[in-house]
Amino acid sequence: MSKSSVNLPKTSFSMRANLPLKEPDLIDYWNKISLYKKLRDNSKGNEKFVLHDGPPYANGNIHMGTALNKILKDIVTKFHQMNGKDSVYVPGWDCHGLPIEWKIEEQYKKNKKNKNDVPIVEFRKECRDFANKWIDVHKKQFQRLGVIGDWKDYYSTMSFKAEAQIVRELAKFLKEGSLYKGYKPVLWSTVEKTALADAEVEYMDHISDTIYTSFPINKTSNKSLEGCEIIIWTTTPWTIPANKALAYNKKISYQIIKIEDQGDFKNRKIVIASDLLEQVLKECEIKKFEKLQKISGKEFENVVCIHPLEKEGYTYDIPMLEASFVTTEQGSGIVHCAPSHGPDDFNLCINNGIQAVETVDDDGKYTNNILNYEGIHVFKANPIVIESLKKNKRLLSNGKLNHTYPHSWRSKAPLIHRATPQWFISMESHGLRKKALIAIDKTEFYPNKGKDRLKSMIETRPDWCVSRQRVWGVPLPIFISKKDKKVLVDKEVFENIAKIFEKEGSDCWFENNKQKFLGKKYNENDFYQTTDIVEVWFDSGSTHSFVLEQRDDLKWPASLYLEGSDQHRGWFHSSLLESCGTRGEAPFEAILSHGFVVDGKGLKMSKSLGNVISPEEILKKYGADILRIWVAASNYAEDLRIDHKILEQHADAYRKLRNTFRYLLGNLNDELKEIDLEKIKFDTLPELEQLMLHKLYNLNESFMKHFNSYNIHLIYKDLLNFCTVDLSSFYFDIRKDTLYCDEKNSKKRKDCQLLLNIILDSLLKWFAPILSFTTEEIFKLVNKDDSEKSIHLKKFNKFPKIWNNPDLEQNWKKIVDIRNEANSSIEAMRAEKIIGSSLEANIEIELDEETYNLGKNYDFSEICITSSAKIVNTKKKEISIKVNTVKAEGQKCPVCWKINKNGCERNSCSNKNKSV
RNA sequence: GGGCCGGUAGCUCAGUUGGUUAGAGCACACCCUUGAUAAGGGUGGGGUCGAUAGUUCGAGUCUAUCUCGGCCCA
Repeated sequence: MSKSSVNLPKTSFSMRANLPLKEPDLIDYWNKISLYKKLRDNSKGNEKFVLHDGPPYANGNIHMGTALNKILKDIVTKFHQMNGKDSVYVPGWDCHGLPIEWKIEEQYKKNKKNKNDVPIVEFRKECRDFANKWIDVHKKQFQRLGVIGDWKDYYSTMSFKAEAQIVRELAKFLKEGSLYKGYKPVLWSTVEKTALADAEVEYMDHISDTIYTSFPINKTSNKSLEGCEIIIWTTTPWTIPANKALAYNKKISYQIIKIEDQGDFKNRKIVIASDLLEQVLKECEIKKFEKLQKISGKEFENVVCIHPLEKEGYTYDIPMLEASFVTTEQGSGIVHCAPSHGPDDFNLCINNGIQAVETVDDDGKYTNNILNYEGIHVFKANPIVIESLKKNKRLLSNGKLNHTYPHSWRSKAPLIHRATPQWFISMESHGLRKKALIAIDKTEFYPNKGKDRLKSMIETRPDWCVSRQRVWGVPLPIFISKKDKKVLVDKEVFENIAKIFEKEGSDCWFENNKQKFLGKKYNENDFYQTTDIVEVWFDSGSTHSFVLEQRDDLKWPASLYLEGSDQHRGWFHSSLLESCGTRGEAPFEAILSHGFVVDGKGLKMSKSLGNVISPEEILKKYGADILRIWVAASNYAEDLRIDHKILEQHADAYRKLRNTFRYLLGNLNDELKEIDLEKIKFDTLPELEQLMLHKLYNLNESFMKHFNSYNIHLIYKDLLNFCTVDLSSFYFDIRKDTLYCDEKNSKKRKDCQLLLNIILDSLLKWFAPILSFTTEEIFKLVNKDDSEKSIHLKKFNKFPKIWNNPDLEQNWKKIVDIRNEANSSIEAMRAEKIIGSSLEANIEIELDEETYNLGKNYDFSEICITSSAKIVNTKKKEISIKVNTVKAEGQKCPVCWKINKNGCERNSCSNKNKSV
């Protein structure tokens, strides 16, 4: 029998995908037809959906985390676009900041160039070029992932427009008065007279003076603590004059003892953590003592102490504060706090309303804020402090300790934590914290847990330090009056600076031309100009102001911010604060946060573990669509695992999907028609086709439900299951007989092809946001004439309500039960080698009364793909399905391969001719 | 060290207010097919739900502790 008498599938859609080779061509195609512009033109006037891009740092190749983020953004953007919105995506980059400065400095070192010999303006230009170079690299890498966006007109935080707007934003805080000058400790070298960044610090051995000193309790509601003294231990005695508080841990238990040895402390009661008592007794050589009460750390709440140098004029209160950083690893279990000389101290104090002040100057000498010590260098102060404590009978013991200590990598000199002048945005002065918390309540979070995470951070965070003593960033537009040391707050000057930046960029701030910025109203000789730059989180926190607000194609607030969960501390956080401070509201309506990429075992990727996998590697081996499937299939609410095994699994799923498309295309001979779904004559279709329409309708319902809650992995799961369960092993398998063997233009075959057409069209659209390349490949194949089209310009189908048919589904559940029963029965015969193909079987189905009355309307030889099927009514009341299989006898029809004693109607000459 | 989040089959994921024998797809094994063919179909095996203790008539689900992992902070 010639194959030409059956209608076998025919398609030019290859089974093998060859994605790494094919995908770049599709990217060229999208560029050629200006897809992004077409999308905008096509959806003009539609409601806008704006996913505002959190700018990645323009430095280094992209990694899996960036790839995940961009693909997720692209999937979400495309969903909204196909759902009828004007879904605009403008990518952006974060450009200022320390990492780029370092890269340039590194290059200097290589070339034996000294940074200090290079004018700041020139240095900044090199930073700018460096960032630009990486923006170009990123752009290519992101596009390779299939991301559609405004790649021509992207935004960057270093554009002149951005730099000018950042100045305007800062000016709003300055005008309001919430941006104030304060002090904050940084690691400082008194030799180089400069602050050092973490990477410039070397930890080396150092011998420090150590002291145990006492702070007498002044106010307490606990009787046993009355008359006691708190003992603290420190390796920096010179910070005692700067002490403002004591820190304890409420989880630690403490012991009161009475010292009975001869000496200054005879008959005095001291408090030490129970776990450290033995060690302190030893180091302080306390031999005779009496153990008094044990108390819990909780008892220190609201306790106030006296400064050990009280008699020398240090008469202020020393409150005791609760802090989790206090441990019993060393010392006494209570830590002395000098907010100007330690980050822990600083944070604890500022959270309790104790501001740091300038205690030490650039050279390392005490300022006039430190009584009796002004002008003394801190490195020479230890013996003086120790002597003073001794004189005041507050020194329990002193000694030396060899430990690792931070040093400058250049001078190798020991560093100190020193409070330096910094600029802060107050969380309280103008109600910023309150505004931000209200804004969080009005924001939708996906997943919901992000809300509490951001909220708890805003609730507890200290004032926002926005200044940095660096050069690659937007200058703080601050002039300070030489006369009264006040900040110059003048709308005209701020706007003048912004205008100049808009024209020339902010580099000119460092050109030593104060008058240019001050204008005619002020004299440059009356002011200091700050050289601080604004920290980069303020830059990126302001993107909403120079991107969302200023572009006509966007809107404020954004519909969605979508970033990794670390951005609760980062971009979500800074954008919220910046916007609430300047506009009283969040710049976003919703926040979607995703987890981190980890390896197959759930461990983070690291070079040392050797479990790093790069996007480049995946693109080369599998292609972007496989990576996109990985994104779509993973639950981003938690960490996302990836390794080659997982990718291989998704590649398998891809092959299944590709073959589903191939079957559809083959049986439609690569023709896809535009069909008005409302006009389909539903009632005239066979029940199986009606059932498939019902399934499409319901799949769409769940698709929309999951889409509205951004549960993309559930969408993907539903789609994949539909393809494998409902199509491949059910509908496609059953309808092969009709498609291949029925007369070419028979109604039944045409009806089936109508369904295939609808299914193909629906699947292409549903999958387009995920399988952006493959769906486009198919779309181009079925739209050969129109070279200007793209699947991404399409909208999702709307399915007629009439397709929803739960009764039909109920009936078919029972039909499928019978089919499953038949399959088991056939399998038993197959195992006994009596039959092979199911077409070698004749089946007899015994059904109870009720099931029989339903089943008698169906042809089970068609549904179960057997040569014949007979159903028998057992007249039973309870549900029962039994299938008996016997080997079919007779001749195999060369057309439909069914076996029949009397020959097959499909093998008649007349029919044969019709089929051709 | 602190805060938050998580651990369900080899993998990716479901699992309602606690309620039958914990589900799906993939992978795997075996069989069939050779007209979706580097495809397709069928059948089947596989889980002490991270561990322990508790609350309860009943726990994957609630509570506590521990453990492993992730993010943030220190």
